[in-house]
Amino acid sequence: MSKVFKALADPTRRRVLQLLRQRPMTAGELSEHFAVSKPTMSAHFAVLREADLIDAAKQGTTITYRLKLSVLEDALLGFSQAFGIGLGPTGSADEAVPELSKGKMS
Amino acid sequence: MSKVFKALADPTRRRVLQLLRQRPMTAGELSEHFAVSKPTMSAHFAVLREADLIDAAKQGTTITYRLKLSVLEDALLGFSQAFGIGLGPTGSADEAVPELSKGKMS
DNA sequence: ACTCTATTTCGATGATTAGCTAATTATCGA
DNA sequence: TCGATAATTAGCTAATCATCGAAATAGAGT
Repeated sequence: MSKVFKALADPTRRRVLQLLRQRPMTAGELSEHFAVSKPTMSAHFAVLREADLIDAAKQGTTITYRLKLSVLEDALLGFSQAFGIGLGPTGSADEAVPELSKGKMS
Repeated sequence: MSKVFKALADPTRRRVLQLLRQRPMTAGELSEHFAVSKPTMSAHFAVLREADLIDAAKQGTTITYRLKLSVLEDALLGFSQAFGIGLGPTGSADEAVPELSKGKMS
């Protein structure tokens, strides 16, 4: 949970996710969109991988990254629902607010 | 945007928001729920204030913090919608994905 | 004026982060 | 096998962050 938000806290990483929303792309292809060095981009990819937000597939010399939308979805929706906002998949606006889950919020 | 996610990236701050979801509380009252020093808590409050997620109201010697739910809501919903998830206020699941807003994502 | 109490600001410390260049690994094609 | 290409790891610096104890600020009550 912290890892997801930490990953999302950086504008470069958010833009990477945005780009991947359209289609999977290789590391190099993604890097072309940014004014930072390849190693720096590689580090960003590692953070996103660590947060399980992207998925890496090696094909020959290239590595293709793909957005794991469901993970992002679950994280955001789960958090939103804990706050009674976000209108999750089940619905309508003013249902009973579930008691805050004391345990799993670290 | 970055400030919101950065604020959300810390478990202590997320729990502060959770606590404030129920009722406004004073700085001291909030601090009692955590095993860190008052100055540290004060710093956390400052981050949340900076992200505009909470609102401070001084009454005498105490300061009461209140959750700005609409700001959290807007940030999360806005971001979610940029990814076609989150099913914002307008609704149904499979509407046309709006072209990603190139400008405002930094 | 003095003294509690509540909270923040100050100054320091250790950990983490984003960035770079240089070096390394791995794969492909000639 | 050699050289080129894609990407990572290694090693570094500068900046930011979470944390603390001590000091400063500010109101309330005596």
